[in-house]
Parts: sequence; C-alpha cells; structure tokens
Amino acid sequence: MRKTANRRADTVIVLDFETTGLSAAGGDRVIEVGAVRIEKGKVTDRFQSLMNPGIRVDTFIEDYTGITNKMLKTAPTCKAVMTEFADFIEDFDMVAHNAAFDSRFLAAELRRIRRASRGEFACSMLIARRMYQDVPNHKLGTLVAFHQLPTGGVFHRALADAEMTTQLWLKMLNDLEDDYQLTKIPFDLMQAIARVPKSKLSQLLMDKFE
DNA sequence: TGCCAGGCCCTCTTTAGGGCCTT
Repeated sequence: MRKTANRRADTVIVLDFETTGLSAAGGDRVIEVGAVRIEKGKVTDRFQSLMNPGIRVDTFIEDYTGITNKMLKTAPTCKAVMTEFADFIEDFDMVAHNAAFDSRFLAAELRRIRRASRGEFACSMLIARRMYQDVPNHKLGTLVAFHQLPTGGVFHRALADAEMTTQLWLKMLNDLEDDYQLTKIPFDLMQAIARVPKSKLSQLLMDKFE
C-alpha cells in the first residue's frame, strides 16, 4: 500500500497542458500549464502560466487555443515555469482528462529540467467512460455540458480546462459516494475504476466495499 | 521526399482494425 495515512493521500493536482502538438516524443512542447490543487475535496490553490517553448506554434494551435506566437514571445521560459510547477505539484497524485497525454508531456518537460514527480495519474476520461455510458461522447466539454457543471465559458485554455476537469472529478467522486453509500473514495480506487472493464465496474465496487 | 502519437477499447477480435480522446 502506498501513501496511506498521510496528508498527501487527501490531496490531488488536476492539471492540463496546452501544447504545440500531440507528440511529446516527437518534439512537441508545452505552451501553457494550468492546475488546480484539491485537498480533502476542496480547491485550495491554482497554478497557471504560459511558457515560451522557443519554437513557433502553427496556426491550428493558435486557432484552437487562442494562444498566439506573440503571446508566447513574452512568456517566461519552459525551464522557469516548469521549475515552479514542479514545486507546485510536489509528489502529489494527479488527475487529467486523457491522462496518458498529459503525463507524457509532464514527464518530458520535467526531464528537460532534470526533475521528476513520484505522483501517479488517474484519468478522468477513462473513469467517465465507465461511469457515464449514456453520454454522447467523453470529450471534456461534452461531459461538463451533460452534467451541467459550471464553466467560465472558456475552452482549450489550460487553467479553464483544469477547472472543468476538477468539477468532473468532484462530480464522479460524489456520484460514487452516493451510489455506494460511501464517505470517501480513495485515489487508488479511482485508478482501479479506470482499468476495470466497463461490465465489471459494479462488481469491483461491490467487492471493494461489501 | 514523405512521413509524422500513443494507448484504450470495442468488435464483424485475440494471427486485427478502427474509433475515441488529448493538442
């Protein structure tokens, strides 16, 4: 068992990256980071910064995110921002929507500054696929609209998306607590839900808490 | 020159293919 009975077990970082493309291994870089710290179910801190990757972003990314080359030209370096962000996330566990994507970029950017995180990821998309099978699709925006979760009307910016993922995460925790008469859903159970076949979700929870 | 992600998940599956998600 890992990280039990300490304060860290009650804290998660919900994060989102805007990037120059889809492939961290192919040289794409982070251009904006947004993150929300949740402690004992409450938002206690936030982190947001643009970061200058030293390469131009293409027009698709400018249009998709609203982040322009002009904005990035005056932004702090990736090294400066990621150093500060590494201090923010410490070794807390993390949540992201399609976490495989964000975890790859986090690892790549931390590697560049010779830092690392021991925190583990849970994926809100994989969990939502299992919990909400009647939603048209499992894009973050669709899930937020479907559940009528609060948004600031901004999409595809790092902090705005991290805030929406936070709302979705808290919604999923609340729904599980309600459905299974629980007072607390451990992080590693959420990770397990993300891995279990859809058809076995109920059985997993029943086995866990019966 | 041409190409260009990766992993999950479903099914017309497992000796595979294609859609979904993220930017």
